[in-house]
Amino acid sequence: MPGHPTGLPAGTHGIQGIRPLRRDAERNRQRILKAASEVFNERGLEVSLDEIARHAGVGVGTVYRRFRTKEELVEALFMDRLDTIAAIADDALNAPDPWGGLVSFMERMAEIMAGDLGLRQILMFATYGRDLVTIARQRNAPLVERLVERAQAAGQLRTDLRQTDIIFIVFMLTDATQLAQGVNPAIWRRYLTLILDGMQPAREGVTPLPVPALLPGQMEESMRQAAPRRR
Amino acid sequence: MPGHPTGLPAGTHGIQGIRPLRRDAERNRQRILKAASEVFNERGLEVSLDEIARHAGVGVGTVYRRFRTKEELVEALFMDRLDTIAAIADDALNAPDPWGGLVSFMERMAEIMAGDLGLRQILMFATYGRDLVTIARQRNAPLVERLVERAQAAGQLRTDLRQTDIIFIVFMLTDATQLAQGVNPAIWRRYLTLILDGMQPAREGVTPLPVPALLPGQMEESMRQAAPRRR
Amino acid sequence: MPGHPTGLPAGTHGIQGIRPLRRDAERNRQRILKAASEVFNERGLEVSLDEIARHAGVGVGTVYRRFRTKEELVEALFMDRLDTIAAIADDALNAPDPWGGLVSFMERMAEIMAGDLGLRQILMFATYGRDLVTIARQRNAPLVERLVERAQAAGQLRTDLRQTDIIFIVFMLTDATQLAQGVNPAIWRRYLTLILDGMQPAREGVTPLPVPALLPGQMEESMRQAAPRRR
Amino acid sequence: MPGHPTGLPAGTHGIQGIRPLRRDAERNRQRILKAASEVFNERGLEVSLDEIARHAGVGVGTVYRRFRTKEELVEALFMDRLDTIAAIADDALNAPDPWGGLVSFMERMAEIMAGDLGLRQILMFATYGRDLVTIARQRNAPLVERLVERAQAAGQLRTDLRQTDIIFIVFMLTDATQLAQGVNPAIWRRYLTLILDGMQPAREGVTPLPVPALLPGQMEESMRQAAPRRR
DNA sequence: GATGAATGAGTATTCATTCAT
DNA sequence: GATGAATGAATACTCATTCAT
Repeated sequence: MPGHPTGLPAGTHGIQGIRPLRRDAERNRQRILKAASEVFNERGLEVSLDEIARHAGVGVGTVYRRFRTKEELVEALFMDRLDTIAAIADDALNAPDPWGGLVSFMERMAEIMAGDLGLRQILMFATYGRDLVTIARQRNAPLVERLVERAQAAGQLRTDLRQTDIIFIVFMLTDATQLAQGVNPAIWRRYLTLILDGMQPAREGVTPLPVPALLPGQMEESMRQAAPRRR
Repeated sequence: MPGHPTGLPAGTHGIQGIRPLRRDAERNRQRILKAASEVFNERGLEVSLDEIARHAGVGVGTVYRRFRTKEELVEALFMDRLDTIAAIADDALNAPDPWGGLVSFMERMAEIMAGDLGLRQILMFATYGRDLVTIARQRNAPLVERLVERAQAAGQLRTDLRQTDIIFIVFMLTDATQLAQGVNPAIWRRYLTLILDGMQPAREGVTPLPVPALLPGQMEESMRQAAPRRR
Repeated sequence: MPGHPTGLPAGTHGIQGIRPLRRDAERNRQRILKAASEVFNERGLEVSLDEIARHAGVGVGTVYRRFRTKEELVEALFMDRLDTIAAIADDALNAPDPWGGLVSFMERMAEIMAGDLGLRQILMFATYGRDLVTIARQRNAPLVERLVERAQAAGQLRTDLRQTDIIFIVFMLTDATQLAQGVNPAIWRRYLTLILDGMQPAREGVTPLPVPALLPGQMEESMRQAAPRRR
Repeated sequence: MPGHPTGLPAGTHGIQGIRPLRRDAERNRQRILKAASEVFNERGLEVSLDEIARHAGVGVGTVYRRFRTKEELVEALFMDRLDTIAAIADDALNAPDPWGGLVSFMERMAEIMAGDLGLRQILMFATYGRDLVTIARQRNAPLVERLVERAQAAGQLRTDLRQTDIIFIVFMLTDATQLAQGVNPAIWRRYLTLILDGMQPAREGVTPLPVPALLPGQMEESMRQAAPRRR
């Protein structure tokens, strides 16, 4: 089934069990995920599960029946996105033009992250789901690496850029959006344009990049350090 | 008056009262600010005031005598930075080369923000100090505006960049750092390089910027919307 | 009907209804009782009914269909023991030697209580099943009374001991075990030996018992007072 | 100051800090300890701190200011008793008659434990304060050991009794009380009488004790095993 | 009848803020 | 003025019990 990388029906992969939930349970599970997504995206991961439950129109107990801890809920949400992200990378690798593929990857990534405070908090602060972010990284890093290499081989991308740079750039772009949410949610496109310009292969007058890129292993290490304690 | 851009004695501007504090009170105020700066920077704005008080070697009561709420303390800290920022902008305006001035502004801004988790939390999430960011903007916007205009007048900067873009770019750069803290704290320099490249005045093959820049007023408006509630 | 002292089919006496359950229902009832017994004995009465249900391989709903509340389940378990206890008393009464009968009653009682945390919690803390302990008393008191009188009539037991004392002594013995569980589960035998020695009929130098024994009615009254509230 | 073994003013030893509390704080500390003592004794250690706070007439926050966790509160209460217990053992060792000393130790121990459900729960279940119970044991065991040896040397106590037996016997006695609380709180005196009789040095017709006593080390080991999980 | 989903009051604990000393 | 004690609402999580499937 192209387009759904895990090949499993939604809501049944990852941490949750194997067999499908009862219809009513699945309905509530979806309501909770939807509510959590909305509330987290709008107000960040600090909102209480009581509030999420209220937003979903269920009792807290129900939330805890589906997700053993707050972390598990956050991770479930994140898993959903992971599939999307993997699909985006796949599509980009299948694009006929390497540069076009890379650009489309960055654009679509920025698009899904731009509106999503919760997702960015997970990725940047790793308050929850640290392990999952690591998994995500390991899953996607090779895909992005190939995107980069393909474009470099085609002479369309400066050779001193690395896979970790692409990730950072997407993060940077979507954080700008954070500030501009509700006024101009696509403001990141301005800066993507600037950056794409700077990503062109070396030509007259281009400054070499001053500090080395992060190695993939360093990225994980730094996440591990950065995560703040939770209550 | 070189060195003190606001023209007021330290610790007496902004929200705090008008007349100078007694000597010992002022000493405590400084100790608290120093402690708050250290602790916030390292562990973020979530740390409790009890902890800040302990770190400062005073009682919580004293903290509350100097700062009516946690928010006020956070804002006071931010005001301190504002002076620094204003000084940076002043220096940049006095640079002989307009482009050099602009670049130095961006670099020095990124430098002070890169290591400062607390400051970035204020600026990006506006959990506290929403009003102050507005004040900051109003105070610094004209300076940055002049930096931009000067560079454009000298033919050194694309004409479709605006003052708000400069601010966004600095934010973007330092958030990348967030992730890489402790591994490569100057990683932002890579991306500044790329971006500066893209900021060159229009030439063959440059893509026009796709969406309009934020107007200064829109920036304030968006902050007002974005701020999450606090406890 | 030898071996079943109440003269009723299993699982149908006491609080539960009068008519026998359907075969499968009865099977589930037994599975639940078995699971509850195991889990309570090992970990005390605090374990949740969810856990008991899981251990029994049924849903919680089924537990609640068979037992209206957690208390009722606990009580049913206790009733099961009551049959055993009644049988022990019967056997003791049929022993040829009155003293031997009494001693064997105390030993066998201590044996079944020693390993059973749940049962002791019921009897000592009466968190659950207060009424049942009353029932138990009423049922067994006359049997124990006869055991005592028989031994006293034979001149084998001091005359100032009463039926309630025998009960207390058994309780005392098995609580010592609580502490020594897993190291020396039969430690109570040491103290039973001491006590049996003191239970000999009056002879030179024996101290009279200082406070009156509890009357049977007082025992019930005191349980009623002692029981703590539950969730 | 004879009679206060630690030589520190009440409420200042152990886990709490060194310097005396402010007067109001100390007053509240005492109120909380008193309330906790009353409520725990009456209803066991399961009562919530909210309830204790209500009973003490303070907010929960105040309880948590004085005692960092529920466990710490329970332990503080227990520490108070420890002093008393040590004093009892001291007194008993100073008694002119070895047997009289031993008996008085057992009586006074039973007296303070008899009315105190909370204390017994700590000692028997070690739900909280397990480490403290170990400390208590280590502190008191040698004293009790000397009591036993003194009485045996004087030919007043059977030689197969050990220090751990004395402890067990006190526990046994006071658990009987649990059941009879409110009706006849001194019922344990009946059974102490019986047992003291059995503790006399060997004479005609005395049965040897059937299983070995616990070694001191085994007592600790078994406590460590027995402790139930807390929420 | 059986299942397990849903509920919400209850638990230990934290923290911004107020107030007595 | 400074101190730190007191407050209570809020948070993540549990569990006896009810109810839809």
